[in-house]
Amino acid sequence: MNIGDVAARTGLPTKTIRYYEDIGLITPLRGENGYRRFREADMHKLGFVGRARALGFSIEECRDLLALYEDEDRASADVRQIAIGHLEEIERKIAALSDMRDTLKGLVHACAGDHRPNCPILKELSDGA
Amino acid sequence: MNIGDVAARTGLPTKTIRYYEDIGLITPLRGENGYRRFREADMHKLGFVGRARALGFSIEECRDLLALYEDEDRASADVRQIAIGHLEEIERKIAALSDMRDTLKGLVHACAGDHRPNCPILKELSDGA
DNA sequence: CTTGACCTTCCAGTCACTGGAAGGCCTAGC
DNA sequence: GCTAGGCCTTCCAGTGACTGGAAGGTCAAG
Repeated sequence: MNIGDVAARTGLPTKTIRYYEDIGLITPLRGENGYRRFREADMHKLGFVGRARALGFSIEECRDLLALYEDEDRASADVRQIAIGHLEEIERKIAALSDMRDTLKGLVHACAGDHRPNCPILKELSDGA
Repeated sequence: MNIGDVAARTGLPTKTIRYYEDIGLITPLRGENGYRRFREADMHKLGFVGRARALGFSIEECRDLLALYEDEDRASADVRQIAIGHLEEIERKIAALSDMRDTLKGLVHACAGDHRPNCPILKELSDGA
């Protein structure tokens, strides 16, 4: 299969697929014309990485997860540990964003939003009071 | 004031302050020795940007907010609009992260996390079922 | 006069792509 | 056989917002 078909089937852009080859996540074969030739196993890996990325795992985490997937002697504890670490990272991000949201909401609420210059949002940014 | 003092007072790294000059957020004076010389107004701008960044505003949004701050004839509606746009962006991010968190939590919960290879996390990434 | 803490510029790297240019390949229709 | 256009290839550069590091100038204390 050529890269265009793989892109259509996995939903990943061709650019991204080439990038994943560059960084060694996949190693498709090459035809005589130099075109990449993808096997089912390549497709499967791409799907795996796509789903892991959609869950927010970093590329390096994806690499580790793939390695564990292919290791028949893995301990599920190792997989779980990666997931827990990522989960904690997500919780931290949500907490930080929630703080921003709350502050912003208060400021937006306090701002008249009319033609006059007076603005509590700018005041807060200016003072930090 | 030299950059080191400004860094200590604003809490911003010197690297970041130089970067903000590079991209035109501030324009400190220069002494005869070539050192940057920061006025109170520069400090104030840096504080402003630092707080805006802490609320998650992008550099370009910070630039716009600064411009509005310095425009005596601004309409607070313009400031409010930037804040609302940013607020919506934050809400979107929180929603996306919350989805990831929920899915991940379910998977982590379902995974035994022991020495055995069987793992619902890997299964989900593999199947996408 | 030296030491060490400051300051300067410039270049490269981060992360995960994304865009674009320049050129080769392949298939369909004439 | 020829052309059109739709694939494919590589390589280089840019994104955002810094961050690290090297090479070198400046300044104050001892």
